[in-house]
Amino acid sequence: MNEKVVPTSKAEKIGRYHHGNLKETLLEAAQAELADQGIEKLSLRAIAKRAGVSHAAPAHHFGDVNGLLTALAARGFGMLMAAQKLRLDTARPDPVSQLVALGLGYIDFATANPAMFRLAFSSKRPNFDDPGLHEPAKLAYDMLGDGVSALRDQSPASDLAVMADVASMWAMVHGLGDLLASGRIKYLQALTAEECEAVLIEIIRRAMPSLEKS
Amino acid sequence: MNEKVVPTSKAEKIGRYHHGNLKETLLEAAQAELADQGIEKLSLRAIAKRAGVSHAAPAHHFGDVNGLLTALAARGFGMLMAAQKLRLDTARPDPVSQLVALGLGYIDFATANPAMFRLAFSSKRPNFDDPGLHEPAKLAYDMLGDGVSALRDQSPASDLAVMADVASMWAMVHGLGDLLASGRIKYLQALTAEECEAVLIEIIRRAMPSLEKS
DNA sequence: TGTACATCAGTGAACGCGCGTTCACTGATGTAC
DNA sequence: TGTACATCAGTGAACGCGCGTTCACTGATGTAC
Repeated sequence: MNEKVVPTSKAEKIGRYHHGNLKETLLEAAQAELADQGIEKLSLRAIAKRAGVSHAAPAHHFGDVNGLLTALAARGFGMLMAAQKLRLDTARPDPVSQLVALGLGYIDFATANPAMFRLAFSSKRPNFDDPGLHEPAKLAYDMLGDGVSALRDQSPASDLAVMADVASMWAMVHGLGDLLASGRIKYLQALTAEECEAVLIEIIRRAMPSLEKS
Repeated sequence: MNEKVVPTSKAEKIGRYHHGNLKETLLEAAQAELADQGIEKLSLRAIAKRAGVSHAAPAHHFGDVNGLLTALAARGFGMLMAAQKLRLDTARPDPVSQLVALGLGYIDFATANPAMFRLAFSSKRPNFDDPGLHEPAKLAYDMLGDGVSALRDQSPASDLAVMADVASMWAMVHGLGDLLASGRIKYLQALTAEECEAVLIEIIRRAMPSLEKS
C-alpha cells in the first residue's frame, strides 16, 4: 500500500499532502520530544509540530494522546530489549555472563533514554492494559526471567526462590538504571566508562543467587 | 506570633480571614492531592481548593508553584527518614540489622507514598538546587552512607569500595521501592506481609558486601 | 487602656496561554468497471 | 487504458477548559505612642 510513498529521508515529505509514513514519523518525533522536554512537558501539539504536521493529524493514527503515549511506551520496551540483545550478543555465553549482560543492557537503556525509561516504568499516562503495550512489557520481563532460569537450571529451586531471584536482579538493575538516569550517583558517573562498568558488573553480581560463579 | 491562631482541627478555620497556619495546611493538602491525583495531575489550584483557600494565597508562602513543590519534596525526604528511623528503632542494634532496617524503611516509604516517592526521586518539578530541598535529600543519603560505613568499620576498605557498597544498597532498595510502588512485582505483593518482608530482607542482604553476616 | 497605623495574609476577578478534541473540508489514493 | 467513485489521511479553524500569575483590594494583626 505504501511502498511507493515511504520516505527515505525527512526532506522527502515537502509538499506532500499525504505523508505516507506518518505513524512512524510521529513516534520518532514523540521520542525526540520526550528526550528534549521530559515527560512532564510532553504534548501532542509539540509532537505534531516536530513531525511537521497539523496537530489534528495524530488522531487518525492513534485516536487520542493516550494512544500515542501508549504506542511510545511500547516502543520504549522494544528499545530496552534491543539494548539488552546488543549486550547479550557480545557477552560470553555462560549463564552468569548472559545475566550480567541483560542487566547492563537494562542500564544502558535507562541512561541513554532517561525520559523514555520513565515513561515505560513510572508514568501513568500510557495505558498498560492495552495489549500493544502489555505484550512488549511482558516480553521484556520474560527476558530477565529466562536469564535467571538459565542460571537456576544448575540447581533447581522452588517457584518462590526463582521469583525472589528475578525480583532481586530486576530491582538491582532497575535501581541502578533509575538512579543513574536521574543523575543521583554522581561519583559513579565521574569514573571512566571502563571503571564504571566494572563497578556495575560487581554490583549486579551481588543480586544473583549464591551459586558457583563461572 | 501564631500560638493563639494555630487551629487544632480543620473545622476551626471557618470564617477566619487569616488562616494562621496556612503554610503547613497547604503542604498537607498538597500531599493529599499528590496521593490522590498523582504527580502528573497535581496543580496549584487543586491544592489551594483542598486547603479551602483562594488559589492566589499560596504565593504568599511559596512564591510560585515550583516553590510549593520544592517544599513538598523536602517534606518527602523527611517522611523517608522518619520511616527509616521507625525501622531502626525496632531493629536489632548490630550493623547488618540496622542496614536492613534502613532498607526496609526506604521501601516502607515508597510503598506507602508512591507519588511522593516519585516527586522526591523522579520528578524535575521540584528545584533540587534549593538548599531547603538539597539539605534533607543529602541527610537522607547520608543515613544510608553511615549505615554502610558502620558495617565496613569491621574491615576497612578503599573509598571506591565504600561508594560501591553504598550504590549497591541504595540501588537495591530503590529498585525494590520503585517496582513495588508502581505495582510491577505482583507476586511479591500477593504474599502475606510476613512472607513478603522475609523475601525483601533476603534480597536486601544480597546487596551488602560479602562480610561475615552477624 | 485606647488609638493610629504599618504590615501581613488573605480575596476574587481578570489575564493570557497551551492544551486536547471536534468538525467540516480537501487532496490523494486505490479500485471497480 | 480511462473514468467514476469510495475511502483514506491530511488541513486549519474553532471550541472550551484548566492552568499559573498578576493585581487592586481588604480584613486582621501587632506595635508605637
